[in-house]
Amino acid sequence: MNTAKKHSKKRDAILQVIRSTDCHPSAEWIYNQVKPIYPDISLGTVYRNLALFEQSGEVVAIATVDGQKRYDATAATHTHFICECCKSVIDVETPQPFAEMYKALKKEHGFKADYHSLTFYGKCDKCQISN
Amino acid sequence: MNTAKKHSKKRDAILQVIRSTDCHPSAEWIYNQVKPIYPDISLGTVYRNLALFEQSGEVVAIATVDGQKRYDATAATHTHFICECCKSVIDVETPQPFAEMYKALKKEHGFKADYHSLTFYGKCDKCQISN
DNA sequence: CTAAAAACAGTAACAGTTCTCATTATTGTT
DNA sequence: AACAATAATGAGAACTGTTACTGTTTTTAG
Repeated sequence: MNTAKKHSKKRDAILQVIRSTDCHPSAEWIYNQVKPIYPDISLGTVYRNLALFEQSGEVVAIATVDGQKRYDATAATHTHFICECCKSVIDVETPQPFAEMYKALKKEHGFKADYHSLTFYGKCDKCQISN
Repeated sequence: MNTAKKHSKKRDAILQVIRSTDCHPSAEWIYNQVKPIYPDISLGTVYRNLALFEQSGEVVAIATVDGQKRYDATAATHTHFICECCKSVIDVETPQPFAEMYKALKKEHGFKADYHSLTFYGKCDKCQISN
């Protein structure tokens, strides 16, 4: 009777692509990866499913680089390094006590923070050499 | 002989608007503020000067909210709270030792980070009440 | 096998931003 | 004060990432 989510091969492929890379891809990048498998896939399908994944929390939008949203399928919030030269988005570890900051935000401002995003910007190792 | 930057009243007004607010405005918001002062200003001028300010470092793009870039004229890197409900971007203080993270990025990955961005997402005090 | 509707391809529409070009404002020089 | 030279601008076209629409295909339950 009510809207039941149906299974879809293309949706699976899209999620598979996002999960099997650590490059934090854009919609277009994902589209180009799925295309060889399903040559008739539409870019709209990628966007539509990305929206669904975002809603369900399976995928999260971590940054906008050069006007393009970049996605990540990793569950835990973590830190990123964005190279302003080659535009790559790279995972990095941060052993930091953010829990205290969440408490402070609530206590001092009354803000209820659900998650956070920490991103460093600069030049990655490769771009420092080549430029 | 070479390209000398000329003075411009409208550029001044744009920077003034960004400096005199703490709402981390979008290009359109800035445009609407400058319009009463210079009714013939063009949105293109705002974008053009924002690009110049970004280059010179006088203004920094701190986030993209609902597809719109948001700007900030504050020199020092600081932390923001973005309310996902009313889309407001609010400054918050974070007494955190990020200097160590910069060192670790260089040591462990070879990344030369120039600056960082820490943003918390959630519901601000007002939106918690009204929703 | 059939029928209801979710998912889709293809494409048009949309929004934020950038680009183009003719005009205006600024600046150094007479 | 008038004069180039050229930086800055307004208006609007063009571009780009994303979303919406429509008719068709695929999935799924009975």
